[in-house]
Amino acid sequence: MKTDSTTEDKIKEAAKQVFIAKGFSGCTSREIAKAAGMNVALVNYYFRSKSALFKIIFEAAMGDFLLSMLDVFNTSLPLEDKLRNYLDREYAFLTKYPEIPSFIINEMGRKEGVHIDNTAVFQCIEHTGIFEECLMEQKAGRMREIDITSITLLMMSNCQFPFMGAAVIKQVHALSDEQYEKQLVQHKQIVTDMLIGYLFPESKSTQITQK
Amino acid sequence: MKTDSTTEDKIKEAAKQVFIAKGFSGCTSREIAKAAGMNVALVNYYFRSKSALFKIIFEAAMGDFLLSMLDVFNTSLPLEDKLRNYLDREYAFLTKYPEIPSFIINEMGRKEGVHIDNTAVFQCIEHTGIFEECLMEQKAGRMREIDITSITLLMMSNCQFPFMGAAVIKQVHALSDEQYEKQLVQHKQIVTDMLIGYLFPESKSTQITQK
DNA sequence: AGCAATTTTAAACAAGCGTTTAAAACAGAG
DNA sequence: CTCTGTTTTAAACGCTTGTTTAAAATTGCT
Repeated sequence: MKTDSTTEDKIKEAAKQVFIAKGFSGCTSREIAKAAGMNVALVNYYFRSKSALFKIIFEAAMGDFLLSMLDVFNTSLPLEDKLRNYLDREYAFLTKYPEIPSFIINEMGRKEGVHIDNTAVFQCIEHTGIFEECLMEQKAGRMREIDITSITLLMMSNCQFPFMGAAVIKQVHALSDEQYEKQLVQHKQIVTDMLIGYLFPESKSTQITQK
Repeated sequence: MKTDSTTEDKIKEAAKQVFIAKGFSGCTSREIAKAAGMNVALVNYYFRSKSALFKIIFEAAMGDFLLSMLDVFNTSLPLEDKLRNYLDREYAFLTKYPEIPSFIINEMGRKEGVHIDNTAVFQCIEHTGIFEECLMEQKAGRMREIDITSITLLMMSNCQFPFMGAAVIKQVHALSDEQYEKQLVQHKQIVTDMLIGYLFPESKSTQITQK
């Protein structure tokens, strides 16, 4: 740990850790302060309130979460390769920060949650032109003609659920943390094969994807 | 609403609604009491504490959640039909109770959550022999040879995520509640085609699944 | 009716919450 | 060192939390 970071950064780092692990209503201001090694009042000195701090942490997590997505979509690779890269990057990101999808989805789902305007964030995705690219590939007969929303659902489901539902799966199949980690590595390959095979039925590389 | 239900049942029903919508730490005892139309003390008169009540609600939700799964697996249909039935039943269940997977997964994931022993519940799944059946089909060459855990992951990911992540998807694609509901109907079909096609590559009915 | 047990309520409890206050510790400039 | 503004702290604020108490209302029984 770097100890030369500013007080403000130390609070943000502690808040990130605690908020993501426990959610907004699952933790207290004092808990965050203690994790940062300081007084409660200092947290409110730098950030006005628990809600204000949460908003900052949430938006940062959202940003991190979409970053890898964006710079894959902004490359000029063929769509099928973009999809492979996306799956690669997403699994790498989620292996590093496995709690983020749960965090985002929960806090977005809560009716009385801290309200945050995400429209700008999501417009970034649309702005990459990835959706239009799919439509073009579909019209050209190279991609299966299914709804764009369903494509998003397929991608997100098969990337994020294995991390969100880790606790359940580990219990169902009596797996240790290390075993599940290995499982995820091979599951990424399965998901890639399945999705590529389904979305690009004619693709020559459907069956022979290797690690 | 039936008004002739007992006080105990009224509390349980209110608690179910509130706990599932907001989570354990996202709501208060008084909130549950008010939802049931009564005093706080009465909640603790019937159930000893908030935690004890939560435990009951959680285990009931867990039971409901696994019920449809179990009696599909306990039929004597061919595996591929079981899988189709499972997807059908699971989407029907989740359409009715869309918040349950988030609820279960969150509360299981929280480190400091109310501790509950689920081993018995999960042994029920194993006891149906569904896993052995998969292994037999794989040995017979009728099913793709992938890990049982990955099969579970594929099924759960593609069933549960579309409901858990509804808020995110709706925002990304700017969909109304009704639009997303329709989306889910057609997504179920896509998921069925994709999973059957992937898991049973030789199946004659891969491409012609109808509603 | 009257009595005992059960059910419901209002009120209070200590503990913890988010937030604020006012004073202490610290820093840099003169 | 002194004076300034900034950073940090301890303590307190009012409020809500989960839980308990003790009295009131209700029920069932004889």
